[in-house]
Parts: sequence; C-alpha cells; structure tokens
Amino acid sequence: MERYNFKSVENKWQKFWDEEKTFSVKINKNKKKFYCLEMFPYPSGKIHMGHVRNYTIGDVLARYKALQGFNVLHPMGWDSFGMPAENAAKQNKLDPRKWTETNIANMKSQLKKLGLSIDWDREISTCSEDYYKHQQKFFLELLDKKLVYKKENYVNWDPIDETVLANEQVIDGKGWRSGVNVERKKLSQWFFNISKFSQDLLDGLDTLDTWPNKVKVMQKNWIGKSFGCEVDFEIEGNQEINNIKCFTTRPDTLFGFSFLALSVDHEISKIYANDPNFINFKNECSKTGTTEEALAIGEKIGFKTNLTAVNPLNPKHKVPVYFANFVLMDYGFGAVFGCPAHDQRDFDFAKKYGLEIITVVKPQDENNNFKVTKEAYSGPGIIINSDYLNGLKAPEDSVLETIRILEDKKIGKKKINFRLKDWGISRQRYWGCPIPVAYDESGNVHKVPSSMLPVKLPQNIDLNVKGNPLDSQTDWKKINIEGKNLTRETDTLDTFVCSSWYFLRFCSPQDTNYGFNKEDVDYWMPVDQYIGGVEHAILHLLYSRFFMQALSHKNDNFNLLEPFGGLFTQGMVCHETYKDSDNNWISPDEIETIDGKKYLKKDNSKIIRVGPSESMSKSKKNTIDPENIISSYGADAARLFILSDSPPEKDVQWSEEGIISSFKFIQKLWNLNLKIIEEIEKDHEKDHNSEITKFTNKFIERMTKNLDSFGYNKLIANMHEMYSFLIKQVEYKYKKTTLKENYEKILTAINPIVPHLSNECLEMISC
RNA sequence: GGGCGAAUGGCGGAACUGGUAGACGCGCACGACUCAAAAUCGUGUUUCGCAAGAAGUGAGAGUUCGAUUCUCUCUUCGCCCACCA
Repeated sequence: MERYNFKSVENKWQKFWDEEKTFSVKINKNKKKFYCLEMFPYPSGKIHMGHVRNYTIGDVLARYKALQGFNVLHPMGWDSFGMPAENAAKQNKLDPRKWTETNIANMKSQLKKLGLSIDWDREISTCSEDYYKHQQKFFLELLDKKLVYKKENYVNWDPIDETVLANEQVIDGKGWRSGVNVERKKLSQWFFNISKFSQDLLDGLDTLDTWPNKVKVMQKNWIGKSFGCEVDFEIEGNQEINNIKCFTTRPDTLFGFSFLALSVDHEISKIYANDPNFINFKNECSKTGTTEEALAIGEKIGFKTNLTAVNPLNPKHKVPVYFANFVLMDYGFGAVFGCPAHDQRDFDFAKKYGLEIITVVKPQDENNNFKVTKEAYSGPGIIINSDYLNGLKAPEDSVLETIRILEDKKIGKKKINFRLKDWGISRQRYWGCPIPVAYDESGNVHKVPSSMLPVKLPQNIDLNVKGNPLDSQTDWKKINIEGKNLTRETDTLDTFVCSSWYFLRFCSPQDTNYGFNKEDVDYWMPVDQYIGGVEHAILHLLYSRFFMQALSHKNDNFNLLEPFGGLFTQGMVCHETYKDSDNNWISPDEIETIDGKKYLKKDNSKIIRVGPSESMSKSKKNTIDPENIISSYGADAARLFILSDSPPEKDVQWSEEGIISSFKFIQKLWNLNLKIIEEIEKDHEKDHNSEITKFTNKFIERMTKNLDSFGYNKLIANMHEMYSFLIKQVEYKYKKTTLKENYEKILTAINPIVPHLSNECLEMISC
C-alpha cells in the first residue's frame, strides 16, 4: 500500500487555488448568490482551535453552496484594532502596527494551510487607513443624523491604566488587565443613540427565522421592553421641590404605596450635597461589593430624607422619601415607588425600616382579609383595599384601568420603557480609530471635513505614558479647519464599531469613495449565513444590527435593516486538563500515556492527574496548537476530526485518539481510492450497476440532508458507512463507466469536508 | 432572583413529522499476521442471564395500539442576564 502524502497533496491544491484564484468572485446577476461569513479574527499571533472549528464549519458550507451552483462570497479579514496590540507594544517597545501586521501575515498563512475557500482578494484589516477612513465618514454621517452625541456619564474607570473600560472588560468588579477595583467616574463621552431603535431592534428579531432562539431571547431580554406608566408624585417638605416622577409597571398597586426611593445620583441629592450624614451614606453605598451578583443580593440600605410624597390616588396618604442603594439612575427616572406587599425587594426594605405593608392584591382563591406577612405576593389576583380599584383583575385589567384614571387626572401617562442604554464608544486609547472631530476654545464640536479624512494616527509615538498616549501628542492635536485653530479629539472608537459594518466592506473592499458601493451591497447583502461563537450573541450582533438601522435612517440609497439573514453559533473546543502532584497545570505536550495511565514525559515516575475537559485556555495549559496538528496529520484530518465528534452547536472534545483516528481514516480513503482506480482500469464485463447506484443515491441524499441542517458530525458517520460499503464492493466486478461515475459522485459529495484528498482523487480518475 | 436549554452504553453521540433504541466513532476484549511489538485486518461490545428470555433513554405520572420523541410534576446539570421599579 502506498502511503498518502498529505503534505505534497495539500500543498499542491493550496497552491493551485491561490494561483488560479479559484475562490475570487464577481457579481454575476445570472447566478444566485450566497454570502457565507465567519466572524473575523483578532490577529493575536496564532490561530487557535476555536478558529479551526469556526472556519472549517464555514468552509464546508461555502464549498457545498459552490457545488450547488451558487455564486459564493466567502471573505476573510482582521479585526485589528484593540488593546492587546497596544499592550504588547508598550511592553516590548514595538509599534502596534508592526506587531499587528506580523501577526496577520502569520495567521493568514496558517489559515491557508487549513485549505479554506477564501477570496483573499477581498481581505480587509480594520486598522488600515483604507478601512477606518470610511468609518470616520460614517461617524460624521451619524453625527449629522443626530445619532451620535456627547454627554457626561458614569463609566468604568481603571485607575491604574487610566482608561475607560468596556463592561465586558470588567471582571468581578476589577480591571481585566490591572486587576484593581474599577471606579465609577463621570466623564464626557461619545455615545451612539442605539436606544432610539429599541423597538425596531426588537421587531426585527421576529424576521430572523433561522437565528437560534437562544440568541433572539438574549437580545430581547437585553433590550428589555416593559409596559407601564410614569407617575407624578407631589412632594412636601421643601420649597424648591414640587414633584418627583417615577416609572412603574404596576400602577394598580398604588394604594399599597409606602415609601418613595431615589437613586443617590438623583437631581434631588444636590440638596443634601453638604449633609455629612448623606455623604456618609453615599460612601456606604459604594462599599457594598461591585460585582453584579453582590449588588443584586447585597443588603438594601436607605437614607431617610425630611421629604414626604403624596399618594396621587389617595392624597390623604403621605409617605417618607428615601435615598436607596438599589435604585439605578439610568433606568426609568432614577426613582421608584415602593409597594412592599407586592415586590420582594420593597418588602425587604420596608421590613428593615419599619414601613407600612399594605396588601392590595389577593390571590384568586383567598378572601378579602388576605394579608401579606412573610414575603411579598407578586402573582396575579384581585385588587383589594384600593377604593374604586377594588375587584379588578390584576394585573391585566387593573393596570390599564389605573393608567386611564391617572391620565384622566393628568398625573401620569402610559409609557414604554427600555432597558437598553446608549452605546458608549469613547476609548482613551491609542490603537483605535480616531474620532474625526475637533474642539474650539469654548469646547464646541467641529467636524473634520471629509476632504481631510482620514484622521490618521500619529506614527512612532511613545506609548509608555499614563492614560491615553494621544493626549500627549501636542503637535498632532493641533488642527486648522477653515482658518480656525482647533484641538483634535483624542478619544478613539470602541473596536466594536469596526466590526459593526465590516461585512459591508467585503462587498466593495476597494471602493475609495465610500465604505461600500450600492450595486455591490444590493447584490451580496444580507449575509446568508453568519457563523461564530455564541459569546457575541448580544454585543457584536446587536451593534451590527443597530449600525444597519443607523445607516438606513433617513437614507433613500441604503435600506438594509438586518445584516445577517442566517446565524449559526458553534460550540467551544475543549480538552482534558492535567495536573501534577503539586497541583500545577500540565500541558498535553508534556505527557505520555503508558498502559492507560498518564505520566510526565521527562520523568516517568510522576503520575499525572486527569481533570475534567474544559474549554481550551492558556491558563489551564490545555491548548493544542493547530499548526502542529496540521503539520503532523494534515488539514483534511484536522477538518475531519473537528467536525466528527459532536454536533457543531455543542462543545467538542479534542483528543489525541480522535485526531489519530481521523488521520487513519484519510489513509483508508486513499487506499480505497487506489483499489478503485485499479478496478476501473480492469473494466469488467459483468455489471452490478443497480447496487452501487442505489447506494450512491442514498449516500448523496443523506449527505445533502446533513449539510442542509448543520448535522456535520453525521456527515462523518456517513463517510465511514460509505467506506465500509465501497471497500467490500471493489471485490465485485463493475464496468468501467459504472464504477467511475458512481465514485466521482461520491468524491464530489465529500469534497466540502476533505477538499484536498477529494480533488486529488478526482483528478486521478479523470485521466 | 429571572430567562433559556439539556439529561440516551465505559465515553462523544445517532434515531426524519410518535413506529425495530444505541447508527458512526472512541475505548475495551478476543482472534489473524509477527520471534515479538507497533501498524493493519477480522469478530464482539446497553444491562442481567449459560440460554430461552427479561429490563432499559434522569425520576414519577398522563395521552396513545405504540413514547427517547407529546403533556404535567419533580431532580440534577449547563449557559445567559441580573438591585430594571
């Protein structure tokens, strides 16, 4: 048996695809298009197994669609702005651009070795001027549409790194890099007005039929629509304050009102700004843990003011006003009406401060003497103890009826509230897209005219300064716009902005006038299948959807609200973890197996403990380098294994045995190929046409079904069945044409999965 | 605290709209080849039982001629969100 030389075969075809530009595509209006996109990588230096899985899944789909006759767009690019480059550059005194470009070159060659059907002519990199120039134009466009604004707001501030951190960069209340507690700081920041589209973003979800339900639910919860009303409470006790507005979803429980709680950041707090007791209380609030869970289950504390609030439905009833640590300033009006009997949090607060607990809803089967004592009752029921509201069915009828009454009395009105907050896009960082505005002496914002774009980052600057390196670039900061001497904005854009429109750029990667070209986008968009990790379910996917809303807003030339027609979220790649007797993590490379037990390679007397399989991470040392895998076993074997063990949406366990078995299977397919070629040449007289033809048809039917439904693990099972069938069939005698035709069909069907092997075999039988 | 989802051999997983549970792979066992090992090939592998046979898809109920699949209750695990008024 001849050994299959995967290295030369894989090289040969990769070179062929490169030279022939096999995967370069152009608009062809006679053909149906298919836009297959995987989330582009951050160029960290090397590809990891997660990339291998993501891009293999995408490649199988792209190749399959191409075989079906679609005009397939399958591009790749680099999400190349961001903190790792800046940090690496800082530590090693390098240029972030150089660091990034070296990484891109390396990762690109690694991706090519996987045999991906990428149109490399469309490669883009978000840190290139060609790319961010257009992003700056979009920024100014949105500024004109009033979808971008600047305002003072609380942000996560890392006191060591002196920068704002995104929410996702704050882990357990600490900066992910510095490890110190993040502070809340009020800063003037740029925002995208994403909340303007709350309802549209919610409605759009219903049109995304093939998105995983899980992701749609997550986005829905994130947008967080709630129906209720705003209520004006009359305030007594201070000349300057007449009323306070609250948002509530349960106005029908107003007769159960027993306190009003304000956020410590509420306007009214100004009155107490010099009160030492209040300052004390404020400090106390900031002490109670910073993690979200700690906040949620933490103790509720309050500060009693000398104010009283009047119950609008029962003006004789007056209740105290508190500041409380559980009231958020940026939801509703930063003020809550407290109804202890029917809200657990209000109940806890009332118990602690000895406030009234008035029961106003009873469960259906209780009598009118029902009383809340041990815990709040938040279920449905009938309104009681509420004068003219008594007897209404809660919450359905009672809420609507109460709103009607409040509106009549002009002390409240129906309101829909969203949880979604505007997107803070300012970052005090060097390695990002500069925000194309400047300020005059009075701080007024001036747009950088489009003739002066892009606003380029200064080169070769000192990054080892406190805070944003751009702040100390005094020369760069000076700009003259239409004769006026101005100072540039030094904040750069959040890198999520870059990834919010890159899929448009792939349609027209070379267009110099604008971020994309209408004809290209009209043909290619939307992305038919988007594939990536579920960790982006909210942020990136929501931001991209918003960006399309924003570009389409007041625009006759562009109307595309949903960028991703189909979405598939793949699972993670996991591996067993290993520890030695001293509890140190041990890498799989340092281990050998003897009689089913694991020992340290360099010292066989040391037994290794095998831990649970967990997602690959550097800290647990359970990573496998794809480059080593490809050079030892080949790309086809790697592709085969990453698809074989688990359905793509679930986590997959990487194992040595698994990759070896895939490698052997490739060899078996090769041996099968040689046998079949031998048989074809014999061109037997007798023929068993029907049996092999029947099998081939069934095989193709199964493969098609599994390709269409992302049952990619089952494709591999089908291939094993095919092997077992054919290896027995070569014993039978077939006519040349029968065997050849059927075998060709089978090779074509497995081409998306093992493209190198399949192409090589197809070439061999055709000559 | 809220939401979403999952549970099938030693392991990863199959089973199309309710119709032979365990496809395919890993692992394991035995056999062939070999002086031997590796590789390769073959056979077997849910559990109990020598067998005939019986039980069996987290637990319990229900619908049905028939349930891994549908309904309800519970248990465990995973993921996401979290003081949202």
